[in-house]
Amino acid sequence: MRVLAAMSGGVDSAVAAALAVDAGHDVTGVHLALSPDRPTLRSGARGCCSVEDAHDARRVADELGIPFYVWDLAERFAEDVVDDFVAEYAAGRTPNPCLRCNEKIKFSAVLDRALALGFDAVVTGHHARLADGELRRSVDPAKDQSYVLGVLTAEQLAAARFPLGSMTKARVREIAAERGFGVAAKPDSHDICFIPDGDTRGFLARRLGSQPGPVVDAATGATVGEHDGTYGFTVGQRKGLGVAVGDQRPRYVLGIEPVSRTVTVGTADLAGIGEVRTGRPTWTGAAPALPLRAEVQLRAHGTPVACQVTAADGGLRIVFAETQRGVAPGQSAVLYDPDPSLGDRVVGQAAVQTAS
RNA sequence: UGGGGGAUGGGGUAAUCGGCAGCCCGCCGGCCUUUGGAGCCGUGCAGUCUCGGUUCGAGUCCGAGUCCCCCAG
Repeated sequence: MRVLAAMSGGVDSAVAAALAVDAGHDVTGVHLALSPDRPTLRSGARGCCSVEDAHDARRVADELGIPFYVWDLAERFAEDVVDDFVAEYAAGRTPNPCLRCNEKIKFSAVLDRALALGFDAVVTGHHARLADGELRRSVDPAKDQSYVLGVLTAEQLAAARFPLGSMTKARVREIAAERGFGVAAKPDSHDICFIPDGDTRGFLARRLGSQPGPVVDAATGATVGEHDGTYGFTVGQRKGLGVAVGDQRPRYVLGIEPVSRTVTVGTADLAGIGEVRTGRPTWTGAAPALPLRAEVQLRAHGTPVACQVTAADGGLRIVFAETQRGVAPGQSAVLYDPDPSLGDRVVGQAAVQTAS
């Protein structure tokens, strides 16, 4: 089988590519250049798109003796991921760019191009299991990345391969070390790759400018502070509100209204929600019959919660068994069918629209 | 310059009858993390307006001063 190995320059994708070679496939490595300012050499190992990451990927490909290419997808990435990220924040939502990147870049632009070039599948270093077309959690619960793959459809999954899902991260590093890969001890990537300094608010401020507005306390309706732009906030946020209500209780962001530029905050007892309404869902396989009992995960490393899923207005209504906090519109609710033996199966995903 | 109220870390506030100055924000440090200035941890940083008095002991009581606020001009 001819497979294309997406190689970020990190340990995971290096080992995934190696395992594909071991499995006897005809493997070609490709590194995605996603950063618009790629000449900027970043020190440190954060991110996935610096020049040194590309070099790391190439070095591994050379050691594996496989062809290696760099695909410049910076323009697609800027439009489909970065611009979308900014637009979502401008609209008062909190996007998940990693999910978006998987949906639009890795398993669309890259996958389409790979198939057009005659490849049979794309291999990545994601920690998730994929067997018989079913997407499941990794055996390593701490490193499971099935959440960020929840947007994928059956069609996309049919051409994807995740060789790492059946092993722990520790084992991945062992394999890398055994093979003498220089990236064996490279730190895990984290944060948003196109905001290397981690200053999301500053990044958005440069794109959206100053848009001052009031911070309102939900209980009293009183304006308790001002802000420079609703894009600097996310529902559930506690830190950085710049408000001092004076009753010695912490405040959390309850809502963001971009038109009036109002950020509403309230006490912990008001921050809990029992259900969400979502946009149109995507399914990893055949659409399940509704209503559905399932587990839902609201963030990349969140604890799954039992829930009841019903259809509502073209989207879903997901009612939680336990109150949740910090669920922002724009975030993905990923549904799982619990399965302790084979790993929880990812059923599908939908973007949160409203919470109550 | 009539009367009343108040001064507590960088900001906002609490402290019973006088008895270890606490909380929220902020900052710093750490943890977690392919989304979020999400979350978690810290014996971390930092304060009783000034002077004097009472007392074993004062943020608290007494006197004076300084500054601020409110009502009445």
